[in-house]
Amino acid sequence: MGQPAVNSIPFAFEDKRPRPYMVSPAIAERSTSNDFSHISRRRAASVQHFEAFSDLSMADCIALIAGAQERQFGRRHTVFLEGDPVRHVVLLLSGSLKVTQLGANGQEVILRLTGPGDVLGRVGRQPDAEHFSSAQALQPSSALVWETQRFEAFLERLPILRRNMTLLLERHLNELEIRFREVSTERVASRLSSLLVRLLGQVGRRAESHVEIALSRRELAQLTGTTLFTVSRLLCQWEAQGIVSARRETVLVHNVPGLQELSREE
Amino acid sequence: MGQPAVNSIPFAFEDKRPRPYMVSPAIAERSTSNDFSHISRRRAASVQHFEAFSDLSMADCIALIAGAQERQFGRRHTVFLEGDPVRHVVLLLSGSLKVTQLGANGQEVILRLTGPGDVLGRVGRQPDAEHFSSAQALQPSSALVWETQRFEAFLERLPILRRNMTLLLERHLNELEIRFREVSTERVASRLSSLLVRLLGQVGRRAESHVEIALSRRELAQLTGTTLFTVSRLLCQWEAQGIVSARRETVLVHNVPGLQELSREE
DNA sequence: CATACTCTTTGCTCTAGCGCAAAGAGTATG
DNA sequence: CATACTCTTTGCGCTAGAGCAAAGAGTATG
Repeated sequence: MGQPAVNSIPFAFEDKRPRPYMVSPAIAERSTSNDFSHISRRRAASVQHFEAFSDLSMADCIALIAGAQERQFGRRHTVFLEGDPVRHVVLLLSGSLKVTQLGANGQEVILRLTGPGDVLGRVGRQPDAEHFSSAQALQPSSALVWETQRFEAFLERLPILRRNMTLLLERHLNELEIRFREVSTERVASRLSSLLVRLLGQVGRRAESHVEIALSRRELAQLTGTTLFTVSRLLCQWEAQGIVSARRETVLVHNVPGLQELSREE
Repeated sequence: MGQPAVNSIPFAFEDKRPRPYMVSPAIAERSTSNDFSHISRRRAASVQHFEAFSDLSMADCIALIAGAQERQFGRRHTVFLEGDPVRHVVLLLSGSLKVTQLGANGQEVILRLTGPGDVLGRVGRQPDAEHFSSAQALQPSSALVWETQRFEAFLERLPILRRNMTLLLERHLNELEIRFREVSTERVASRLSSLLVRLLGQVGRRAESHVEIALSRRELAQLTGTTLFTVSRLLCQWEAQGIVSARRETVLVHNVPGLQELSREE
């Protein structure tokens, strides 16, 4: 697999050692040297492929990027917490995050996983809004970060950008609708196998004979609305059938048609 | 309660007798007589309060309405079906609809209920898109209907309209996120009572001493991810406690704090 | 007004899967 | 290298709630 498609998540580099959270100086604040302009143009070209930026002119992309800070998030780094005021809009460049919500009883669910090209952060009107969910890095990740206000100025100026955001939002809604239907009507085995199939293209890292999904039992449970025990039991069963291999914080998928078959059963 | 707030849904009129589905002639096609222009202006004024149209000029509202057809949907009328090509954008003026999705095993879930001011219909780019859900009228309802293409032209021309659509979409996503968390982490009693509390303001019709929620046991089950049996049993229990009254296709809520208490328990 | 619906209640059974506990397995940290 | 984690597996018991069936209650239709 060469250049990743727009919607798929490229294989993130593995780096278990948490890195220092270095924040590059805000690009916008710098003086516009020739050198910088060159870098910015290169970055714009790479970012232009993301759905959020599609149909934007190179000039607009460069302006957008110039208004952003690039940030790195180490594994497990918390990007924002439920209840925090919404101050930033985040465009993930590499890696992946989980977006979670905490229940009354302290249980956590994962609302979605985000990969490169995904955007986080409400763009509502009220400036005192709170985040309704938390976001945490699953892998070392990099992102472009705008202050909400500044990003909203771009939205006003670039209707195409707004349209792209709407389309992203629509996709998130459609995905959650499917998961809501599944958790309401299907049993755990079916939900979990469908989930794994979907995750293959989203967070799967391809190896020789299998695809690796780097999520713990607990996280898989939080994605499917069940417990880590039940996930563990199912994965062990499926491992005995040769469909997957259960590793620490990871599932190796060997037999995709087998998984799809499982999700159809009963 | 006088003029409804932008985000709240006014109590829908009750009319059990299904009306004939009369479709008024497309307003846009008519010649612009003085009389008509007056009607259009009045309608625009009433529609301007909806979130979808907020911050739009009267002139823009009138243009929008001129591009729409007004339609009436009788109770149980199917507005569109999952799998149908997306041809229209629908703005509900009065009444309410349920948006449903069918599972593999034939089970149906309700993704959301829509009230006056809500908008239905994907505004994606591909013109051959299919509906991912069905919509059916719960009560006699009226709506403004645009052809997708025509509405998209308005979206291009009126960035504020696009912003409003995005905000609506964001609210739908947030609401579904909450329901997804609930169905994943809470038990039925808690989910059902929270649901009823939320529905009070959405589809509740106020009477002397109670608020009436006109949904069947099955529909309540499809909203909470359970069975009509379990819903029935819970409502009977709560009826014995004087919190609600269980009627045919209706629940009368007498004691709202009591309901809220139920949703907190355990 | 009788018939045929659909919606609801309620009793009974049964099981998917939750929730502990305790042991095993990897992974960091001093 | 030993200690302390965290993550995972697995056994066991238990119950919330699904899934019938059958009767009751409202509502339409001829």
